[in-house]
Amino acid sequence: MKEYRTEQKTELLSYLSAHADRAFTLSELAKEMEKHGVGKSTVYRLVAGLCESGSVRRYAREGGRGYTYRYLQGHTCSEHLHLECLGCGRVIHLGREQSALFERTLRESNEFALDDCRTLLYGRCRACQKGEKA
Amino acid sequence: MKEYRTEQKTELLSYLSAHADRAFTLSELAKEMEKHGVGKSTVYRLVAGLCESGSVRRYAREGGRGYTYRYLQGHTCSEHLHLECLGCGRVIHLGREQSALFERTLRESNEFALDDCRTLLYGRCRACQKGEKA
DNA sequence: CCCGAATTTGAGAATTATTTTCAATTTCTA
DNA sequence: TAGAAATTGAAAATAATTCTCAAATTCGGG
Repeated sequence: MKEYRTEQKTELLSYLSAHADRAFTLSELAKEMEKHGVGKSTVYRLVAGLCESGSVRRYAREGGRGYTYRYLQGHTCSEHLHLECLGCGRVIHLGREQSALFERTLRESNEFALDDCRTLLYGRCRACQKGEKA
Repeated sequence: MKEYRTEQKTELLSYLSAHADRAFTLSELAKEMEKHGVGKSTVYRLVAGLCESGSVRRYAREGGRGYTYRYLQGHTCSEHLHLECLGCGRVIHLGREQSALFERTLRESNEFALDDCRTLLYGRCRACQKGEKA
């Protein structure tokens, strides 16, 4: 099945690029994209595709319905781990060597092959550790 | 607000204990529990509570709707990381020292405070690496 | 440049998951 | 055992996601 390039795909990708690393909900995104002339069904369909291809990742959302998605700027994101701050939601891209170290450790001691793409490490960034001592 | 012990809570906990570490969907669980005389709303409510208290964790499900939940046998699960095999779904409890090592590394090099409870590492266990070379 | 086959879109309907509501039931303390 | 407080569950309400299919779009070849 050949793949056609369409106005809507371009529009969506451009929007995502402009908001890389930021979390979003499909319904939010759909609402937003409708202003740019892309229909709901299409947004859902396209994002599902991007999930498959790996440039968008889906995560469980803290409480409440629906999921959280993230567009991880194409490049080399499949080659390193990501940290997400539970405070501010920011994503930190972990260094390649460090990611590799984690991977190696798990492989050696647990015979477990870590999947960088599916894994997201949660915690708190420096700023948020200070702010919310709770 | 005081907490009452009820037949339904007991029933649910007992069921979860008997199926610890196994992933489930709320609708599945609800259906199952209905056979044990616990209503849907109650299941949803109770599991939400257990999520708050930390003994049940919620994760995004691979494709499709709904979430995946997991009851992590009370004990010391808050003190170590977990690995989930994308092949068989099994959960591996990582050693305490090893978890601590990861935590330390992230803290020292990224000033990031890892949250063991929220984090789940995805990958493939040994058996599944062999089986599905795909 | 235009045609036609293949792909893609989107409006709305259909599903499904989850939450809410509230009267009836149960728990527990005195 | 009475009564206040918490809990339950059936059904309704809400919300997220998927489906359907006719109309529109894409793109390669003539």
